Amino acid sequence: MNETEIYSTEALHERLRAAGMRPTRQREELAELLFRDGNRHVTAEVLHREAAQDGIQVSLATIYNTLHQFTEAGLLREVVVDSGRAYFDTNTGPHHHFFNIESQELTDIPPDSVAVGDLPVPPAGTTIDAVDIVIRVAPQGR
Amino acid sequence: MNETEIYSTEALHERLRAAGMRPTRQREELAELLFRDGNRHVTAEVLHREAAQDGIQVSLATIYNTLHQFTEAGLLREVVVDSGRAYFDTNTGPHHHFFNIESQELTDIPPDSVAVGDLPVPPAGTTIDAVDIVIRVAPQGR
DNA sequence: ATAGCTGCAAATGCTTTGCAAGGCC
DNA sequence: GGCCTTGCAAAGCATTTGCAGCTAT
Repeated sequence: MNETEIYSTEALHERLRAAGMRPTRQREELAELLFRDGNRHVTAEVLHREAAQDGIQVSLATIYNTLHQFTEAGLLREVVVDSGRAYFDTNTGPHHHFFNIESQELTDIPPDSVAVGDLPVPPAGTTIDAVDIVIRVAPQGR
Repeated sequence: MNETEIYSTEALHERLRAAGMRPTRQREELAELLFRDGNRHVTAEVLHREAAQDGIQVSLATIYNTLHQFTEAGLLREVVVDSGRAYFDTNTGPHHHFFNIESQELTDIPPDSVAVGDLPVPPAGTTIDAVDIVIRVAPQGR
């Protein structure tokens, strides 16, 4: 299965059904927007505005519902970099992020360019669920 | 300078002044609360409730102001682990965190128990400001 | 005295929810 | 037709702000 297949309209259709979601107009149009251009990082706000520009009519409430449903379905991953705003990443594979603290822009770190050695032993009674690395960057010269 | 000195009442007094802050009753009482018991991780809510229990009268607005001012003064560090709530850490040295996704509890990872190898090259025109590692843990067996 | 703080309440920003109307199977 | 979805508006949180009154220097 290659990238194109994974994100093709039909494949998305299938993934929505598999997740028990009805392939509605809003969900399909948003999926198209999210996945057609490769890896993306969006906030609800941004996706809403972008949809509007593309002539897609969706309410902000539906954007939020959809982002969360896609996340549960494994189509998206939520990235926590800002206390106050939720970011969603179309790249669901294991990887980490750069976050530009001035432009608030989130980008992927090329896999394997950060090596985490041994992981620490988690607190008693717990197991590791995820390892998130965020490298905060700032424009040069301040 | 040892731990006790760093966090002694007098030393805090000095650090407040050095940061251009007046040593007011609220600030000194909150500093005491924050630093007397070693490393702590608090949210504004929690600190407010705790202050109330200790008979310290402070408004939530002042808690927020104080947390941010202490952060700017280098007495605290903000830790982003949750989009929706800000955590503050009294340990300002370089280290990383465990975050229990069920209890929402934040704890330090012993320094040196996570080794990050080479850091990736940041995006063009930017420099690395901070590297944050959050290991999300869950209670065993789910 | 005066510049800086504090507290309240109102405002803000992001996100969620309740519920009526509409769409998919 | 029945159940799931959507959209709107209202509600909900965490956080910030405006401003009058108080306080440290």
